[in-house]
Amino acid sequence: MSKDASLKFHMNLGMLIRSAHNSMTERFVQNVFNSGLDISMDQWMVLGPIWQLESPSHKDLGEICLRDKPTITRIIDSLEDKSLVVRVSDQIDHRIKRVVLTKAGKQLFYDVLPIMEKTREEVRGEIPEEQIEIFKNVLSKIIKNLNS
Amino acid sequence: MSKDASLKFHMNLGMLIRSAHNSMTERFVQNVFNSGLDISMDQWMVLGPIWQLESPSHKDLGEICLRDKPTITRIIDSLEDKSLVVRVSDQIDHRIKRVVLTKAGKQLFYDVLPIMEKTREEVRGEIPEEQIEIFKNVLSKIIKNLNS
DNA sequence: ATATTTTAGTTGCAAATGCAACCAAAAAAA
DNA sequence: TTTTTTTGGTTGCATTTGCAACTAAAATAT
Repeated sequence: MSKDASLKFHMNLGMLIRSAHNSMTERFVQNVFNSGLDISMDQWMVLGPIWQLESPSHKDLGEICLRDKPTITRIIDSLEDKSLVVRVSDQIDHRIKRVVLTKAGKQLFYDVLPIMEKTREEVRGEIPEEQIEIFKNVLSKIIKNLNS
Repeated sequence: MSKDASLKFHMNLGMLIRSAHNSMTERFVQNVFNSGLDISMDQWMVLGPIWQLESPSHKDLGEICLRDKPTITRIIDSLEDKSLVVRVSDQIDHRIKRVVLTKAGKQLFYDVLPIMEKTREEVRGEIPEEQIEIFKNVLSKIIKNLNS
């Protein structure tokens, strides 16, 4: 057996993916910090969809953000602690909690948006658009491959 | 501001990357478990390079696996607990600890190899080779973009 | 109408991670 | 040669996860 034949692909892929992900969040957090704002990557990941969807349920958020229920609960907890969102029970289905941005939450969202934009540019660097497209495409396919 | 214009890319990218990574490790762990073997993704990530490099230092492993020092220390601890590797002080530079596979470690490596192979196939599915190449390429570029 | 199952969200706890402080050995400077 | 700095690795602690168990409400079955 040759010493690096089959070995390389899978190992590297996992390691590369983790490392890229880490670097991205790290950079985002740093950019946020440098702007004097205060929001974690996780919180931001949820804040966006809340803004987009107006008043999503935890479940909606979990599906969009691809995270499990406890994680969503806790992130919402932390956002609520900071008075960025409020939980509102659904009028008809009392199991469902809808999440709504407060004024401060909206403000923070608008403040962070350009930072996200900046981070996005830094992440992309010189990588051509069509490669990014393929990249995202492959990611989606991988996720699909593994959940069926 | 349109409700999904600039927003989508970055958010989704982070979420997709995390999700893909999670699915991959989950599948690997599951396949390993189904084969009656016992090794975590992290341990495997390190075991491979140890096998490849013969007797790498912690530092080597950290660089290859893109993980920090404490993490490597702990993974090696866990491998040592399972008697899969041993730490050997470098003869000349006594700061350096070299990691060497035991017989059991080698055996496990060979046992897990086909499982990794299988997982790799499942991850890739129908994705064409050249897209995978671009994918890995973009990952490397992103990491590079963010560490300079 | 009552009992059972499913769904939405929460909580608790054990394990993993990240950071900073730390130790020991080697290299560089004084 | 002695002191200072750097390097390789470890440890401790606070924070974050991931899982499984749990509660409450709605949907379904009896």
